[in-house]
Amino acid sequence: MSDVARQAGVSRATASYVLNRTPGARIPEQTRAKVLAAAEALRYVPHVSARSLRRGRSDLVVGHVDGTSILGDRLPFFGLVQVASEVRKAGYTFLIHGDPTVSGLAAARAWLALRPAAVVATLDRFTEESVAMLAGAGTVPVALGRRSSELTATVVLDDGELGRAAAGRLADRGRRRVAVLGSHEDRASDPVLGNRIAEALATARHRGLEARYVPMRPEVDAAARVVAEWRRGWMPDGVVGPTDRHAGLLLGALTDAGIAVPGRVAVVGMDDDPFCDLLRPRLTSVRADLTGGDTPLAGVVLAAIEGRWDPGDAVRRFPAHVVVRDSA
Amino acid sequence: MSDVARQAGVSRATASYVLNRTPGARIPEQTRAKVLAAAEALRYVPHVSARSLRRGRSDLVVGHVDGTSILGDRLPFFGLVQVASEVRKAGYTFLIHGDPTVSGLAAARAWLALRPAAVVATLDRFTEESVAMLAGAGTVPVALGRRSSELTATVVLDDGELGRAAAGRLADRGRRRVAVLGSHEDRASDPVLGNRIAEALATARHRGLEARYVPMRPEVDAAARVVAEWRRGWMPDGVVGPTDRHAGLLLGALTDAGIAVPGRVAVVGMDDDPFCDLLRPRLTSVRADLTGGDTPLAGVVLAAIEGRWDPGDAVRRFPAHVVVRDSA
DNA sequence: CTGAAAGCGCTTACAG
DNA sequence: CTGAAAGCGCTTACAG
Repeated sequence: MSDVARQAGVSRATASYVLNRTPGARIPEQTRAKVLAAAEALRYVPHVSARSLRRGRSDLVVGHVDGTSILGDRLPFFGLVQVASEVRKAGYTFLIHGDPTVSGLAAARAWLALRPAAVVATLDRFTEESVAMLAGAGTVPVALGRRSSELTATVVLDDGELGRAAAGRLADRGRRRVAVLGSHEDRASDPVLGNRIAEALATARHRGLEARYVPMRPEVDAAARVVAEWRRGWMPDGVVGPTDRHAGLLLGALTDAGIAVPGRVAVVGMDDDPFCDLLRPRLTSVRADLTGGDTPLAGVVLAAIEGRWDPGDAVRRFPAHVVVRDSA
Repeated sequence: MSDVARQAGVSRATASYVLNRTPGARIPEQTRAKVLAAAEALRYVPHVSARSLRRGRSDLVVGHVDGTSILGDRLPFFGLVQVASEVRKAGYTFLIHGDPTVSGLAAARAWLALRPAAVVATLDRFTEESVAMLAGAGTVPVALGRRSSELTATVVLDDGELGRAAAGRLADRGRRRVAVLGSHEDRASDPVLGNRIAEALATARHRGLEARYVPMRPEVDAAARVVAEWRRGWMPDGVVGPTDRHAGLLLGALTDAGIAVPGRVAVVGMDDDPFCDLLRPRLTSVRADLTGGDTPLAGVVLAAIEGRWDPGDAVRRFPAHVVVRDSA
C-alpha cells in the first residue's frame, strides 16, 4: 500500500481511505482516481493479516467439515456450500478447515490461531469449554446440528420432512405394513438419521399403518440378513430407507430373494442420490429443497455470525418432495 | 503473549523463544517451564496473522476445489484430502477455499490476500498471468492436473492405469469387441477422463480386441439411445465405463433391453463407487490405490510447496486393481 | 481534505 | 542468558 500511495503521490492514509471506501472520508474524485489507477497498475492486493491485526477482528469465517461427512452425509455438506456462498456475498472470506482429527479444545485452538470472526462447524465438534474459549477470544461459534443445543447458537437442520414424505408415499400407495430402516440397534441413538426415522415412523402410524423400526447397518450382508429374517416371519409391504444406500441395499437383497418390487414390497429412499436412476427397479426417493423454507439457511447462519442470533429462528425445516421412479 | 511473559516473569522475547522452540536460543529449563505453565494457564493461542506479518511468510497452504469437483470427480478430492493431511503433518495450516466462481487472476487475488506459503489447485484455475502474480508475491503455485503443464509445478494424477485394468479384465474374460464410453463427442477433449479412455482403448487393441470409442453423456436417456443404436448394428460384448456412473447407466439400459449381463455383454466401471454393490448384476469396477505408487502423492506436493520441486517426479501413477463382482 | 503517528501481536538481530 | 527495540502492512483518531 505504501507503493500505491507513493505512486499516486498521496499519503498512505489517503490510499487506505480510497481503497477501503471508508465512510466519512471525502476524497476528491481526482485523488481517488489516481489511487485506484496506481493500485491497478501495481496489482495491489491488501494483506488480510495486517488488516485484521490492526482492526482487531478479521473477516474470516472458518467452516469445519471432514471428508467423511462430505461423502457420507450430504445435508451438512450441501448446507455448508450454500452457507459459504452467502457468507462470501456478505463480504467475509470463507475457508474450510477439513482436519477430521480435531474437535473440542484442540479444534478451538486451531481455529483461534486464525482469529476468525466466526466458525461454523457441526455441533459435535464443540464442547462447553471450547465454546467459552472461542467466545472469550471474540470468535462467534455457530453450530450446525440435527437438534438444538444449549451449547451455542445452533442452526438445526431438521430433515424430518423427508421421513414424512417417504412414509406418506407408501401410505398413498396403499401399503399397510411399513419397515423403517436405520443404522443403529437403538433408533434414538442415531444423531444423523434420527429425525428422518422418527418422522417416518410417526407418519406411518398416524396414517393408520403398522410401522416397525428395523436395524440394518448400511452394509451388503446386513440387507440379506434382514430379508432372510422377514421371509421367516413378519414381512412388510413397504420399506423406508433413511438414505438411498439403505434403500438400495435392501432393494438388491429383495431382488436376490425373488421378491417383487414394488409388487410385493415397495421401497423408498431418501436424498435422491444420482444412483437411484441406475438401480432396477429405479429407486423412488425423496429430496429436500435446501433453498426452500421460511428463511434460507444461509441467512440464519449469517445472522448468528453477526450477533443477530434469534433462537426462535434456529430450526430450519426443508420442504421435501417425492421423486417417483419405479420402486414405490 | 505479553500476558504470558508477564505472568511468567520474563520478557516477551524469552516467551517467544520458548513457545517457538527457537533453535539456538538456550533457555534454562526452569524458565522454560514457567513460560509453558503460564501459556497453559492463560490458554495462549498464537496469533498467526501477527506471526506471518512479522516473518514475511505464512505457514498457510490454501487448497482450492469446488463442490462439483468434490462430488463429481473423486480423484482430485481424495488426492486433496490426502495432501491436506500430509501438509498438516509437515507443520502447515491447510485450508480449503471452495469458491467455484473464481479462477485465473481473480482467484490469485483471493488467495494472495491471505499471503499463503503455497496454493494447491486444479490446473484449470491457473493462468500464465496468475502464476506470475503469485510467484511475484512469494506464494508457490502448485497444480493438480491430468497432464503436465509448462505453467507451473503440476502434479499429474495419471489414472490411466484404471483404463488398462478395466480393458484387461474384459480381455481376460475372453471378450472380443469392446466399447469404451466417454462423455464427449471427441474423446481427446475430455480433460478429466481422457487418460482412462485412451488407456482402455490402447490396452484392448494391444490385446488384439476390436475397440471403439462410444460417446455417451452420463445421463439416463443417453444410455438407452446407445443401446438402441447397438441393437441396430455393431454390438460389443464388453463395455468399459470411464466412471461407475457411465457403466451403471449402461448396465441399466442393457437390462431394460433384455440383454444379458455378463452373458452377452460384460460391463466394467471405474472408481469402485459404493453404489456398485447396489446394482443387479453387481457392477465390477476398478479401483485406484492412491496411497500406492513410487512416492506418495502428498510427498510430491510437499516438495513443490517447499521449492524442492523435481519435474521428473511430476507424474503420479496409481496402481489399480479390479474389484470383481457380477457384471464382468 | 491530507499527513504524521500510534499500535495491532508477533519475531529476531542486537546490546547488555 | 535476557531485555529493549524495530518493524512486518495495515487502519484510524487526531492535528494541521
